[in-house]
Amino acid sequence: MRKAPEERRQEIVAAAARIGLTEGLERITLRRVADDLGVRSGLVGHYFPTAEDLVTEAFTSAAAGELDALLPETAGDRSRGSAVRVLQNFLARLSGPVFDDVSRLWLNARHLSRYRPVLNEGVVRQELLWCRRVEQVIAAGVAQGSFRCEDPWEAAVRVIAVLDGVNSYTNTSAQQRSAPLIDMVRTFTEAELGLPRDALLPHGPAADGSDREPRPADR
Amino acid sequence: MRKAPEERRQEIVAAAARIGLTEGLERITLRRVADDLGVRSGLVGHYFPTAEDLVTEAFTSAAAGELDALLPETAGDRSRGSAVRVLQNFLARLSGPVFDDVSRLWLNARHLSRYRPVLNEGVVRQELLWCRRVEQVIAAGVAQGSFRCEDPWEAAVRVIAVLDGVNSYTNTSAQQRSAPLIDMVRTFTEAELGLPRDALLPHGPAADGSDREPRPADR
DNA sequence: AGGTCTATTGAGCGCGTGAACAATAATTCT
DNA sequence: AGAATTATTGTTCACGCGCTCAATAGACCT
Repeated sequence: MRKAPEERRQEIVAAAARIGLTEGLERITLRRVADDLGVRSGLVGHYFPTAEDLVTEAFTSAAAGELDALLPETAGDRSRGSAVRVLQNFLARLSGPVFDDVSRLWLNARHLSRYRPVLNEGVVRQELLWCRRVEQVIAAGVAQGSFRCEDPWEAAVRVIAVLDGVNSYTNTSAQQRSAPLIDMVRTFTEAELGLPRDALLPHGPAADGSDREPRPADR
Repeated sequence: MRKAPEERRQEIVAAAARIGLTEGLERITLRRVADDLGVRSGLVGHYFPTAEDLVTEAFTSAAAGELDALLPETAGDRSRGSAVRVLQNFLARLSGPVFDDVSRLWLNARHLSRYRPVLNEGVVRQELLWCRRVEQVIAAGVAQGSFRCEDPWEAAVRVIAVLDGVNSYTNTSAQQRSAPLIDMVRTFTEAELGLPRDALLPHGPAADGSDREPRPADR
């Protein structure tokens, strides 16, 4: 039962992140995490003297992990493939229902940040990290001659803003809005980067535009 | 001290709405509202046997009141002025810091809806109401020949989505994103409605395009 | 083997919450 | 005027929360 401090700590954060991602950050309590791990709540309190620190670390772990899955750190590196393909994959993954939990998590974290300054700091850091990662991909695409874009940073911020807007309704009226919003992030990104329509469709045209796949227009 | 039931009920909802708008919906508790009104918590519980109903009604009151202030019900009526002017005023009011509380409220409500089914229903109703109100203005503008737009409903949903996206960061990194986002809602709306650049600037060009006011381009 | 360190326990405190309910006082009806 | 109604009070309950802390027990070192 007794484990090395570092291992136990990671175990606690992992359990907390799982709870935060699937059930909400306010469900991360000392007792709840302890129960999931089969230990006493006092132990969790031993590793995280203030609960807010645990919540913050749990969110950071979940958000950073998801970003790495969506846009690996080396995604901007041109040796890993064209920026167009990277964005295609990125946008494709956003549509899946698995991303709903992530949307909920961001909504959760952004609201909870209103009351929790430590969490607030962590959320801001992750928000900027996500934008910066997208910015790198856009900058790489501009360098490759695939995108036309004055300011990659501003484009990235705007694309993420549309993404967050579309995902605002996961808990509420997502169903009623699906038709107008289903392709909005991709369409907006294409316009922002000076790309032809449907250029960012998954498995659509690559940088050379060779394998174009027809699709009905959505607007 | 003793008041007519209807009056007392409205008083309670008004107090709860004020708390929800300024301090957050989870600060609406029986005791808190009772304290603000100088009564006992049992009384509030008498009017709202379950607290969730009070929170829901408080949110509904605040959201509906704000919508009426932003886009009066008759805004779509062409007798009240051009749709262009109505949208100009609407967009102008969104920029003010007074709207920050409203953004926070929406964020709050959308997250809390994850756990509270009754609130969820109320939030969905308000979300659709806001979209429908914008849709009416757009439809009026199309009828006036001011806008070019295939589907007013879809356009409204998309405009509101961008609005919600931009306002997602009021609690967190709003400061760091201000530059790329400051005019994004207006710019997107102009594009969505087939309007020339800056056509929706406050006190900008009316439908006839007579009183155009120069402004530096923002993109 | 004995001693030291510390991960882990177990129990408890104070707080704020939603909810319940009998008692009370003001209003209204007959 | 008297009775019925009900708005309002005052109190209490059980719950889950973060947090504290002395006691325990497992691991490592000499």
